[in-house]
Amino acid sequence: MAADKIIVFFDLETTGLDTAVCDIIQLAAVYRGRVFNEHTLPRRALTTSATQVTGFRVESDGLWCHGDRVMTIPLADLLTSFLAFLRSFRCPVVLAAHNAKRFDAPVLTRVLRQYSLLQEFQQVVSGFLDTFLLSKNLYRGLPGYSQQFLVSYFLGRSYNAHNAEDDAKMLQELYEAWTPGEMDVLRATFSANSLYFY
DNA sequence: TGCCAGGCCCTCTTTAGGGCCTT
Repeated sequence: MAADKIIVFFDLETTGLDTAVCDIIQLAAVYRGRVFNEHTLPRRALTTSATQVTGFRVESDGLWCHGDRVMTIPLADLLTSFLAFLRSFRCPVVLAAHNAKRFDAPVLTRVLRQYSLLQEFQQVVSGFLDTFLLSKNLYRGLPGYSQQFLVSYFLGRSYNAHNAEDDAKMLQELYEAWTPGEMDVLRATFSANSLYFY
């Protein structure tokens, strides 16, 4: 990966942990001061644990989060808007997320494929960077590698975890604090073309 | 009733199993 590669940090909030079937509720991405943040109404019910963790709830009149009404857009519009956001950079970019390999990347690419947008996505995204793998490679022997723990450990801060925008912003701050070498980043990066599809 | 995610990583391993990370 070139040292000047643009790394866009992103996060998903979904209806559950099963990457084969869960629906996206929120997609947020940040690059320096630029922010993408959209919500969509899921078709699938949230699992009990997802409701507890994220605070999202679907009612007859729409999406709510911790008692606040949340504006939503159709999933197709969310995806095309996200592609337009990515296209606004010097493409292709790298998309970074915590546990991207096992969660965010499989979910995102599955949904993009369902909307026949995967090929377009692969034109603007060269690969995924998994900051969970990166942190384990960089710092052996830590008592944990969850994003909340890492933020507390390296930045000395607590934050609003499970809000995708806050998670993406915190991940960017973590990465900037780590200043990993090019080889470290390469070891934790995988191609957008190498993902398994459902 | 019984099911309930799944794959990488580590080690008390390899003829295996449990912890971790994401929602």
